[in-house]
Amino acid sequence: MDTSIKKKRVRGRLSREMIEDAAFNVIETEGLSGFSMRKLAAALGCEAMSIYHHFPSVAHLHEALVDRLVGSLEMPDAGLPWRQRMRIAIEDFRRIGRDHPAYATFLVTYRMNSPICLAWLNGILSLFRDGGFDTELSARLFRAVGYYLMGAVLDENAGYAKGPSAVNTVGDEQLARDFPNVMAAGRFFGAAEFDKTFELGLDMLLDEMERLRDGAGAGQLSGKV
Amino acid sequence: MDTSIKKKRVRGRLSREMIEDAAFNVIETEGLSGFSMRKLAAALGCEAMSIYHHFPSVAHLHEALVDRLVGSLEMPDAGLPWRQRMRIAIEDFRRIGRDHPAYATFLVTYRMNSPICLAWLNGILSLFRDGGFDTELSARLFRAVGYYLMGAVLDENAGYAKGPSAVNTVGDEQLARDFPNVMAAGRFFGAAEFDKTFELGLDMLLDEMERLRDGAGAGQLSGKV
DNA sequence: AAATGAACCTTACACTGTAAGTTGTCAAGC
DNA sequence: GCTTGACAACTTACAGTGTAAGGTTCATTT
Repeated sequence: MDTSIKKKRVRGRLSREMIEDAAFNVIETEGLSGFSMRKLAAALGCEAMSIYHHFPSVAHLHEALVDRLVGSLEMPDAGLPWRQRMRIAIEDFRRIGRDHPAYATFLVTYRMNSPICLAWLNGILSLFRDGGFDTELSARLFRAVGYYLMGAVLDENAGYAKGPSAVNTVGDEQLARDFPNVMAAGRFFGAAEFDKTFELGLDMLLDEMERLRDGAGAGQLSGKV
Repeated sequence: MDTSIKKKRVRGRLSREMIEDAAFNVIETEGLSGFSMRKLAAALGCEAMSIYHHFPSVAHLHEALVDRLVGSLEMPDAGLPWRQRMRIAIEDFRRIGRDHPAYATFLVTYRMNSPICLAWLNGILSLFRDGGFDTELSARLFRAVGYYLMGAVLDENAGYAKGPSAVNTVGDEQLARDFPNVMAAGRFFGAAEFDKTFELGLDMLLDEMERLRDGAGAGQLSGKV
């Protein structure tokens, strides 16, 4: 005799959106590596295989998650000054990383080939073009700035400040003795310093881009930091 | 009756170094996600659990791998001009990524807290100090340049040029129609363009650092690209 | 009322890292 | 030469993973 309480099976209870919501939740509570279809199912109150009716594989689910994050990005108002537009677009991406810290590693590792991601890339490249750069320089500057942005998102959400991932860690006294520069710099590596550090690097790149566009005008960075 | 051929069990046949070598091999041939203790054991001609005698867990093994890569880095000759020293140190790290492309994702994701990694970080921070920056600016510039470097290593080894990771990919005709900027820029995203793009961004950052140090001198980037 | 098909569940398989226990082999001491 | 002990490698087993295959239930359409 089956004494177990039968879960009421309701058709159409699940939806892609619900599953995505729950997936973000599980990822942020369990961590990216702690995420699994079974845990996701548990969070949804269903069986793992039920999810496969809505997403044919975890890869498809992940793509949907990335698409939702990237799809939420809007291009900055074209009426604003170029530097401000560029800054806003960059900070917007950085923000979706901060909003989903556990997912950030996946986000920056993901190769953006879906239509939604390509649309965003296309818009950003257009923004570079608006800066007055030709195709080649737009592409290279996009890449260079993108490197900086991706590295920052990675570090800010999964980096040094999140604690050690090493197995053989080093205590504070050894740190002070053997690695004094790391010890001293550590004060500026914490989460409270992310914004200021990011702004410094971003301003450096923005300054250089404006300089490149204006044909290497006089230095403009004096006394800024 | 056991008709299987008995593998000769030899004491001391395995060593940490052998295992690390094989691990790099398996990772580069099978990919980072295709790596497993069982495949590593198969490559070594032993059983999975034998590896645990030398490394208590995969985490320990990974730490050893990162340590070996980072530990192979030497600080550039202190007699060279500062800009050249910085460039060499950065390119050296970039090179270990290129030498182990499948491992690059792990490398940039790894939080460097082992003594060997801390020693390297300490040396790099010292290099920034040698540039004439105080503790705070050294720390922030180290981070900013590090962001750029990590993002580059990530893209160059696991990024767009490595093909789609998306499930819903976009064909060339749709790319040309709907995402013309991506299409046009794609020509500069290939592996053959990595060096030139990386140099552009690196020069931008180095220029800005020298400008910061020299108190915003005259522009020097004119006509460089 | 019967048929259809979507939505969900059950079971099963090959894979993972690794804890626990066993066996084979070599070196040292007698 | 024999015994002993330690160590290195192996065997087994378990809980976890993604997901293929097939079964069940139920709202909708006819």
